Amino acid sequence: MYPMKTNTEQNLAQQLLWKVNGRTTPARLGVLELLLTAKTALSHQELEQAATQTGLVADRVTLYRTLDWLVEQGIAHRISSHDRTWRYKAQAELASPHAHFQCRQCSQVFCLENLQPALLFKLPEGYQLEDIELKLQGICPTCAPKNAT
Amino acid sequence: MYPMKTNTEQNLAQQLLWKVNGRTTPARLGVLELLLTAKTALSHQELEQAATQTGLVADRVTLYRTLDWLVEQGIAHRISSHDRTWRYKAQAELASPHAHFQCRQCSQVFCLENLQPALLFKLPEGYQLEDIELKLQGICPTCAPKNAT
DNA sequence: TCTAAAAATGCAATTAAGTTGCATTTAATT
DNA sequence: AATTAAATGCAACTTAATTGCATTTTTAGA
Repeated sequence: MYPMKTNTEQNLAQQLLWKVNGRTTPARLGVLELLLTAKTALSHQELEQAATQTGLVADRVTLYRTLDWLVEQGIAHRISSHDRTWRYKAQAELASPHAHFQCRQCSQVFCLENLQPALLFKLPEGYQLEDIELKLQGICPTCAPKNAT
Repeated sequence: MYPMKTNTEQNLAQQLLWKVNGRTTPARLGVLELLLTAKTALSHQELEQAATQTGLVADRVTLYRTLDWLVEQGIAHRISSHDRTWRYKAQAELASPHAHFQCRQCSQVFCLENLQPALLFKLPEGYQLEDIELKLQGICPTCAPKNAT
């Protein structure tokens, strides 16, 4: 058994909550842990399934509010999926901006943390830039081979 | 009176429909004309209001289907708004990729046609890129002065 | 020009994401 | 342990978007 990783992630979640002076609740700890360990960004549905099965959250609304709060605090970030829902992810370091890749086939969203949208363009006069959202779309490595047959 | 511009836009709409071998219907012509003349990308709501008032479309569903079709044909393009709805816009030349700017305050979406997301990064192994979505967020020129007081 | 077939439209009903208000419970502080 | 502000649970609601089907319209061919 390797409970080590789980413990680490849990500690990390706890540390992040402390860092933003947020109350430690089972819902927040659990959801944040899910967002930290997941390989891809998770949809509300996926999170709900995971969180209600394990008894972390009893209600959809709580999950919505927890996620909103995590994003607000800068602990998690959310990406707009092409099916007009959101997907959520968290990293060890507090949300540094990076690009995302969404697969047209499986709809998974991958964080491309090495791909930081650089400011190599000039905005027209008068626009005040606050945030950049760079989303790439195509086929992910898992789906690509299947197509090639 | 200058009906000239309207005529031009109408002709352009018709020409675009022909170009993709699409049937010419009042709904398509009218909606496309709206999307061509608008300064910013239009929400479904804004379009619905405009299109039903002028009698172009009698039903929301038709508008949904018309917009889907226009996007499918590459005549119009849609941008995901931060309120998890879509906004639509059309250009004279068939949808060349460009960046968008959405104002945090008024929610308007502007097409930055001169700002083409260049491929100056390298995707991780295995990802097949098909589309780039570059969305900037902040305050637009119209809203900026109001804040400054 | 008239007609047939395919495509587009309108209408009613439904799905699904997300929100709001309020009563109850819980985490942190004393 | 008691207090209090914040978080949770529950029920009801809002709104965007979709589906199925009957009707109408466009287009192409006789």
